[in-house]
Amino acid sequence: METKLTVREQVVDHAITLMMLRGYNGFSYRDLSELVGVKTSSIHYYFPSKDDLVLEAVSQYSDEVMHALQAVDPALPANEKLAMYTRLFGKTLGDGNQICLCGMLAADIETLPETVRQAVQAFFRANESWLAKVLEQGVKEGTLVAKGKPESAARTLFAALQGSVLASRLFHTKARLEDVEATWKTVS
Amino acid sequence: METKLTVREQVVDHAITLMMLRGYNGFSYRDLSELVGVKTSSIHYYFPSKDDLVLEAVSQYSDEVMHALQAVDPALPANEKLAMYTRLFGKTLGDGNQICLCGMLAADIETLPETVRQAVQAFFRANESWLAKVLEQGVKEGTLVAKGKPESAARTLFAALQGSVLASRLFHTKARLEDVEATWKTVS
DNA sequence: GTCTATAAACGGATAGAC
DNA sequence: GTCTATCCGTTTATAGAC
Repeated sequence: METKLTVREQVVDHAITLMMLRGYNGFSYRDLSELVGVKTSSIHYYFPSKDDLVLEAVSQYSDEVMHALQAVDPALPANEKLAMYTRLFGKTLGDGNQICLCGMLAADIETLPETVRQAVQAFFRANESWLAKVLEQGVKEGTLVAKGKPESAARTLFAALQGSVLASRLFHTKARLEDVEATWKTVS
Repeated sequence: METKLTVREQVVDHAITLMMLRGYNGFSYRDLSELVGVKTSSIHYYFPSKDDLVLEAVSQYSDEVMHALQAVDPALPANEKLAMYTRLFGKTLGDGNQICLCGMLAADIETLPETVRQAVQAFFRANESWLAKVLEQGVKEGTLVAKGKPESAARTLFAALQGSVLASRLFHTKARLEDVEATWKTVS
């Protein structure tokens, strides 16, 4: 049942993983050219400018993450939802030292066009909103702790997760991600 | 009493601010050349390779931050120490949309030599250690809340601050940094 | 759609004169 | 120390043949 990927799809996939590793200014059309096996001019056929490519990459990455979040069973207790989310966040670390694409692009944001900023902002808001609901549920259940408004706590939690993948990769350990998860769980 | 900066000092200063804005792969010797007013070959005289320059930049930046932390009055209550630390973290945001140099380099780490990784790790550890002591003091005083071991909580707090400056710059607001501070304070 | 060829600017880096 | 001059690979991007 495996479908052959088009050149266009391969380009976007590799662009995503390269950016998650080295950032926007750390990869080139030549890198993609070698990975996909076509000339750089062929990539320009699909994505005239690098900005076009990055925008498509963010769009596809966001869709993938949103789909994964929708697939989480709503009936689960909130602490288990958070555990799944944390695992999702850390999965790409083990795959190849990659961090969240939108966390990376947030670091590169001052070298990117406004359109990308808005796309990355949308990703942040969607994740924070999902986390806010989980926190709200967790407080009611007594499985999670969250001070103040759920939205505010969710922004802090999301920031902590983004910062933790950065540190986890820096130190070659996933322990820092687990520290974050433990901070929001009721049992110590 | 103002001292004239040497070319070498100007180079390092501008390298720091440029990297805090655009990252390691987002600035060039040419940028520095135009800012300082000397040719790129003159910069190579002081720093033969870009790696040499970034290493010196991290070293100087770390010294500055460590000095600022040592200047914090030990007699202050822990929540006020945290407030000062958060302000320090956010100061460069207002100055010119800059984030912590070592947070930025953590994002770029896969494109940098091992020496830089170790320097950035040292910066992380020093800050986390300082925050751990503040949290420990805060818990004793009742001014801060921290679950589990202070070291573990400090890592989460530091990650949350790093993630928050990223988000604050992305959204052009400092509110997200304040969310973090509020999460660790006892009063809601 | 993919290729060859090429443009034009940029990248880090070095040699040698002053 | 700083400059001019230069090297040489890289990068984004386009024109035009197939």
